[in-house]
Amino acid sequence: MANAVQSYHHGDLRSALIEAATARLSEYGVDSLSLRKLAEDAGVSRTAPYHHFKDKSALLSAIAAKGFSDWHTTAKRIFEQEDKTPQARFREFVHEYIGYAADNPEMYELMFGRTIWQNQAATNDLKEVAFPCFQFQVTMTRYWQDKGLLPNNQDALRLAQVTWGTLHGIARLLIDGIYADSSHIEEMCDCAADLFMQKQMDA
Amino acid sequence: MANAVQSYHHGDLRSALIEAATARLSEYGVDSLSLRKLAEDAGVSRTAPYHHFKDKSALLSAIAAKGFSDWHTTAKRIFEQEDKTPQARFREFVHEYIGYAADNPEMYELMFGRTIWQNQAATNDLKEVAFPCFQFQVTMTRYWQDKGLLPNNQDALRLAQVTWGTLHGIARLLIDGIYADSSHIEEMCDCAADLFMQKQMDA
DNA sequence: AAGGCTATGTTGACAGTGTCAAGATAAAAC
DNA sequence: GTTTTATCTTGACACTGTCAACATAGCCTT
Repeated sequence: MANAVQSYHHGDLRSALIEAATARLSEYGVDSLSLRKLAEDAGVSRTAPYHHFKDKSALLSAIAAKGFSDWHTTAKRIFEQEDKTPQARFREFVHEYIGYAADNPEMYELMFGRTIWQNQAATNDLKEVAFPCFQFQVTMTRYWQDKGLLPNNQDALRLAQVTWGTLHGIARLLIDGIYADSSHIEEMCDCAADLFMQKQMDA
Repeated sequence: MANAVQSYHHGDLRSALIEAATARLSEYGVDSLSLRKLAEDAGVSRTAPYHHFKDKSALLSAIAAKGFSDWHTTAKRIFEQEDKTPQARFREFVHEYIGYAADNPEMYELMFGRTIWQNQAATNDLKEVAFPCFQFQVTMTRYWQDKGLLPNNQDALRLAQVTWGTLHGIARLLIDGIYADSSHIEEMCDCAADLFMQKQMDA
């Protein structure tokens, strides 16, 4: 079947590579992703991918972009639940964020790892998807400040960096297995949420 | 000179390797660390390091262990300043933590990165140094809870994980250049410190 | 002091990697 | 129908970690 369809030109190698990479990513991890294996998965030669991606980093960026897009959608869905109180949504957001990271450790590692961000290696395509995702964090933070959930005496950007940093840090400690056990995820999330909202809770 | 001293047996290859690795680490980053280059730096053949380290990961673990040891010392020094208020010490700790990460990004990346922690790759030697360092974070947290600086209604371990997670997350966002600029380090630190101590400040 | 043990060093080899250069093929454009 | 262009191919290079087999030299025991 695969051979029947396959001619000299693959047809949609770009998509095939991303698909193969995503599959390999979640199963074997970002470190064991090799262009050569991916090319083999897609049934092409080792260097064929270079006609679709500048280098390995560009391919990884493309996958990460998909991840950011997906997460942005999820975040918006949680944030825009009109039927729930801001407080409930905030708490849900915290749990969902850590949950996403814990459920997709390799994807999270890729999205927020140094592999694609260091040395200004990030593609423009990636930035165009990731930055709005970051920006949304600020939007939510400002909203929660307005609703009196988060301290109002802090700059929204700064506060967003800190709250997000907290989630990011917990996620990474969990993923890397440092000093945090996955069996305590829920408790850690609640602790973090309580900490942020501490003044506002017992008014 | 180097040749004069050098005989068939190096003398202290283990130390020489760690020294060379530490130097290369801070200059070129953890990703460009290769056993072969380190061996060349030390003036021995490619496989000589294997008589002192089981594999590359073990060498990296040894370097990281030194980093943990150093940081633990610094943390204790800050924490045990009797002449300063607990609040001042807490704030100083936050700034120093982020400062250490920002000043030694590659070392921080190595110490807390997945390279040496994933797949239970961590050496026993590393664990023996790192775990007390983690544990000290809990000790400090409990102290600050007792002094009324941090919320007392939270489990000390959980709270330590969250506060440390915050510092860790901010550090990583900074190091990886994601959504945080190094010019805002001080403001972010203050924002984080304020957030943790918010209820206690305006009593 | 002689001989053997062991720690430490060596070269050779292998499988794997990303990436460039040069040539082959087919589809699209003129 | 011819030429351009996108795509795919093989060949090659430099680099990596790691294993096996062998060499050296310092230490320990007799």
